[in-house]
Amino acid sequence: MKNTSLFFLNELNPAQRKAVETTEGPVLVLAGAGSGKTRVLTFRIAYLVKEKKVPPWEILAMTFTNKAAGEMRERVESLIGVNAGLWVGTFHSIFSKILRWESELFNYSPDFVIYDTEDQERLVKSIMNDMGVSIQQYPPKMILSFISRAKNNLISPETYSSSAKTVIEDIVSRVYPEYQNRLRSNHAFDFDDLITIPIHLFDKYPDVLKKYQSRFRYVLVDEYQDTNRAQYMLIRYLAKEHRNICVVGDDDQSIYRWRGADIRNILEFEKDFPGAQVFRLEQNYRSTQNILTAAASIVEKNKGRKEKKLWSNKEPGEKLDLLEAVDERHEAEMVVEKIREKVFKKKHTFRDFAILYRTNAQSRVLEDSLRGRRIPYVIVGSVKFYERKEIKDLLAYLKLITNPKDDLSLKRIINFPLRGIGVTTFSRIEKWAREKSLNLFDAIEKIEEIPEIPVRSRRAIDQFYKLISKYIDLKNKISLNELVHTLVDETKLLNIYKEDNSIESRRRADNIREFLAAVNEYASRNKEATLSGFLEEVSLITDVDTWDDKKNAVTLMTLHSAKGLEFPVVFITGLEEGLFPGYRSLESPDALEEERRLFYVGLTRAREKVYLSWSHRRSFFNGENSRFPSRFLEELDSNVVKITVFSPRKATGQFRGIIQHTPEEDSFSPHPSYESFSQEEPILAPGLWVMHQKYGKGRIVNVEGRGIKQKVTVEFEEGTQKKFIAQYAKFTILGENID
DNA sequence: GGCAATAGGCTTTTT
DNA sequence: GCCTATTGCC
Repeated sequence: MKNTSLFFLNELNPAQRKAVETTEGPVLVLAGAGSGKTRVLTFRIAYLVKEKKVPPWEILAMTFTNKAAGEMRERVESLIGVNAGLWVGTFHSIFSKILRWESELFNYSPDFVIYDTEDQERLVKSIMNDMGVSIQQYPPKMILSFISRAKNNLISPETYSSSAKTVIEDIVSRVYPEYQNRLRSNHAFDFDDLITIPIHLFDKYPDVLKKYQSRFRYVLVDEYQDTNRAQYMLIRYLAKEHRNICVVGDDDQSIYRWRGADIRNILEFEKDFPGAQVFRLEQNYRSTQNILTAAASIVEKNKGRKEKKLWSNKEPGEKLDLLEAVDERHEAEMVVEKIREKVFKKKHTFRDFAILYRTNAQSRVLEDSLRGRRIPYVIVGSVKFYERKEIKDLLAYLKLITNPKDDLSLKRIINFPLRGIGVTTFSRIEKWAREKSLNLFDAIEKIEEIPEIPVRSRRAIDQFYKLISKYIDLKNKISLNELVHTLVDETKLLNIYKEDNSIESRRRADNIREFLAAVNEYASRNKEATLSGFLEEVSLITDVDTWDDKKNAVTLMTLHSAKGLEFPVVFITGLEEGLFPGYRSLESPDALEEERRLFYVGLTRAREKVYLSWSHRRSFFNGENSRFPSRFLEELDSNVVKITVFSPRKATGQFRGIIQHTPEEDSFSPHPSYESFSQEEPILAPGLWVMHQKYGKGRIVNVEGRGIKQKVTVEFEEGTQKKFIAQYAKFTILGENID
């Protein structure tokens, strides 16, 4: 040990230590799940500062979530001392700061606002309306996803229009430029801009790029497998000069391909950065052997991954339990029962459990069961706090006050709370503003000049203008806290919900109070709290960030949100074909591989125990249907899974539809446990009589395909033939002969 | 312009 | 089945 202050190096294994000590040149750390990735990152930063005497402000570390950034900062600071001036944050928060400093270069106010997905959709919608494009025929969401994809691939509006081929691309090519124009005139950025605008900036101003290149001599990127093309470009730019780039990731945990994450970034790192050193962290410190075996048996099925073998010197531990439920209520009850059991035995406390699911919609039933048993729980995600209507209304006021050019926010609140400014009046203002190329706020200042506005409305608009102006003036004179509180009082944003006594209104009032508390908290945390600083934080926050892991409660969240976390006991629910893997991925091998990685991520969150569950029936918004167990259950190494025998709570209700286990086309042998099932369940074959909910009695005349894609043709008594997808068809099997 | 009734979308994952 | 946005009526 050269230096006593570097005691922490002794806590590392040889591979980790190499990854920490190789500070110069490009480094790729392939860090398997639970292999001490965060530890390597934090120690590496500490090592740079303590041993290599690198000033902390020359180190840039980028993470995926604010929570990860916060934890990293905390851990590094405990090693090297607080307030060191480190650059740690998400891509979006780091570059939004940089954009604020450089805002002059692109004629933006440093107080620009950030639009979230809902804002983006509103904007696209209003553009389409103005252009006379049918939003029924072309959902704004879809148009937006095209625009977003283009942006992330760094395709400009001009380039886009020259390559547009299909009808939809043609529409996008017209909407996209106008969308960018309006963002610009509103002094707003969307999430994609926070990454792509810096790239354009660096392209255009080499000296600006130079400035940041020399400022950030060491660049570290966490969760590298989830970076997209644009983020990759940004990293490349920053690292071009000094080449001290260290990326840490695990291709097996890449689960954001759908959002543009480009797995090539990790698979081709060595090609992109010649001379890169690669370190593999393969010792897992988190999970028991059985959990690792199970996880490996899943991810092994994927092609196109970097070969690696996770190992652990932990004991085998318990096998995974597979719970089989009649319906989703039953599934939830089984999960809750397991938790009660474990807590009762005093082996665990509530915070040791995580219940994971593929889609947020699955949380409801679980919540009901937990509430029913008085088990404390916290739910991450679902209806996001900062996306609630009442919060977004209040935010729109605050956004307009920081940035009066934000037309979208103005539009949202000009008549909320109701002040008698209707659509007709508003569209007249809009039209006039467009003719004069003014922002709406500047237009309503001159409300007297706008024709055809009734006196009543004129007065209301004038009052609204004065209200906002007053707060624009106040924002630098009084504290953030005072500002927001006074605003909420004056606009009655809280009172309108207080007056009404419905559950809904009470919830909204509570949310606004919670928001006020958040402002308070922000103000006490930041000495120089500003409105735009607060808004930025709010815009870039995610629900995992606000998740309180200290609270003694069971955690519910999606598999995606669980990435990077760990729990002693993990439940993975809804393991059914069409749900997990999701129905949208069934057709595409690539998407299926991503689902498999998602399952892998879920499994490797657990330290000691994993419960898997699936249900024979599940209701969706359009009714109820029968389910097949997920193919992932078949793929699991059966030596490490224990089956909890199917035990209906009460007398088994009649199954509608078909319950049958058919192995997929490939020749995997069915999991032994299902055999008991397949014997019970009738196999569909021509000649069988069925009773359909809607069409009555009929006879199967043809069966095509197998498994979940199976289609059945049925001839009904009136002689009509109908073709069904077996898994969704609502009929019961009557048998071969009926009397 | 305001309100109640109705239609229509949603259930993949999020910075 | 739930939530929001739109529509139609006052």
